Amino acid sequence: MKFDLSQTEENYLKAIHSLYVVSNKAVSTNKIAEQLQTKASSVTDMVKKLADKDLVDYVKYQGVSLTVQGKDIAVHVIRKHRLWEVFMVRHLGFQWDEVHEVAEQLEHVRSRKLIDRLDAFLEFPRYDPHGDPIPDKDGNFIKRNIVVLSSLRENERSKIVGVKDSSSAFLKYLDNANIKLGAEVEVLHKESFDHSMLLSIEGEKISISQQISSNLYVKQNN
Amino acid sequence: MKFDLSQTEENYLKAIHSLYVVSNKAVSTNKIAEQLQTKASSVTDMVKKLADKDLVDYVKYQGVSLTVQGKDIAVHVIRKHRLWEVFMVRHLGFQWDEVHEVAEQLEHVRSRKLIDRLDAFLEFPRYDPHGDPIPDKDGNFIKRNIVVLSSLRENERSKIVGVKDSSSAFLKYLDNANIKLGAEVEVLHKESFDHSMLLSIEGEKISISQQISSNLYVKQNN
DNA sequence: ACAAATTTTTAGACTAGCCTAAAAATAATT
DNA sequence: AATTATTTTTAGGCTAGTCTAAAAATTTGT
Repeated sequence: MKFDLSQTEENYLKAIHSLYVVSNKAVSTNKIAEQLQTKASSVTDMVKKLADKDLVDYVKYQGVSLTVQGKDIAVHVIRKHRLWEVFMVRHLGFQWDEVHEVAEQLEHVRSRKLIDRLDAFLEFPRYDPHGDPIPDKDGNFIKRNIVVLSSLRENERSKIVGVKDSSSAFLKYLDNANIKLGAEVEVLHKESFDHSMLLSIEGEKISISQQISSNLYVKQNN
Repeated sequence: MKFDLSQTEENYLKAIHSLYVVSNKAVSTNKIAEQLQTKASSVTDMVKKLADKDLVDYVKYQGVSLTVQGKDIAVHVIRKHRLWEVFMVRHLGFQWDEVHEVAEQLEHVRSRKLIDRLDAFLEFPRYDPHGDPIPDKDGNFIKRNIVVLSSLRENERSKIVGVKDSSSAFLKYLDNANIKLGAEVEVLHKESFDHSMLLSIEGEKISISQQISSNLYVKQNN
């Protein structure tokens, strides 16, 4: 069965997906409302509609999860979002902190052919400008063994591979602090008082707050 | 004053614009309804709303025309539509008959920067794949001296520069008949009975119905 | 010029998506 | 285990955009 979902419906599926992958359990109405900047009562309404369409499993008071079909759609929207981001940065000269909002619009353009051709035009990129993996046309993700930088212990070494928060403010902070995707990082010291970290990034020493270190994804060496 | 119009509102402005440029007088509710595949009563409602926003001039029972502001918006939407079409044909390998529907979606993506960068990426194209001129960032069109092929007289020569109907069916017909933009055409004979025309296109002889000749734009030689 | 045909507008109703306020269910605390 | 606090759902209402059916205005035809 082929659906034509509204942008709103797609946004709900995307939100449920992204909340599910971090908690790995049924997502609460409140969390969805928070994510989408709306009210829990609106979420209840929409979730019922999505359940009628077999895109989510929903048990009253027990939270929501995506069906296989719902997940397919969510992943496809994510694919579109990330491919457009690559296009904007690589070919239109956008900065990595400028692309998210526009991609939020472009991700809802419906044309299988368009997005598969765009994918080919970009030569099948595997990551977007924020280090997030791009699903292929069948919805397959690259599974990465990544952790947040804040979870590393002293003297451990790693490489920065992505950001959790894609807000313009955070990305600009990273630019200013000269923290780039791909940079090698060593944890020199962890401050137990405020959980700030002293790092060595590509030879340079820098101290970052937990707020920052918990929003940076890294891949540990070895 | 800056507006954020809905896609529906933008589509109404576009429809009014395109009907206005052919008739050069206030557009009737019925015509708009026909163009947008909706009902006249819906058009009345929307037109009132657009008038409240000073995007159209509207006098009950007397039709609608665009204000300067309304025209600016309509033209900007057309600009986006045509630039995306160029992108799809030039870089994504689409055929000219495949791009219209997708462009109908892309034209509503709101980002001044995106479209100006796309324009630059495409090296400021002046015409879209159907021969329609692309407004520049200030909304300036190239004004062309064009007429429909059906208006030519016997023995007159001209060049095909555009299509009036951008439907996939019509464009496929042209492809099959080997009628291309830029082709030189001579009217060999006009049949007064059914208004069909015998043409010589790039040396080849072909007969076309009035249905066809009235949907082809040409620029006369000299 | 005036009746008939057509076009346009109004009135009232529907759906999608959102809201607030109150009720119901679940979770936490003692 | 009972009370309190929190979360979730229900009930009812709002706006944007659409529709049908009926009323009003305009145009057409003789």
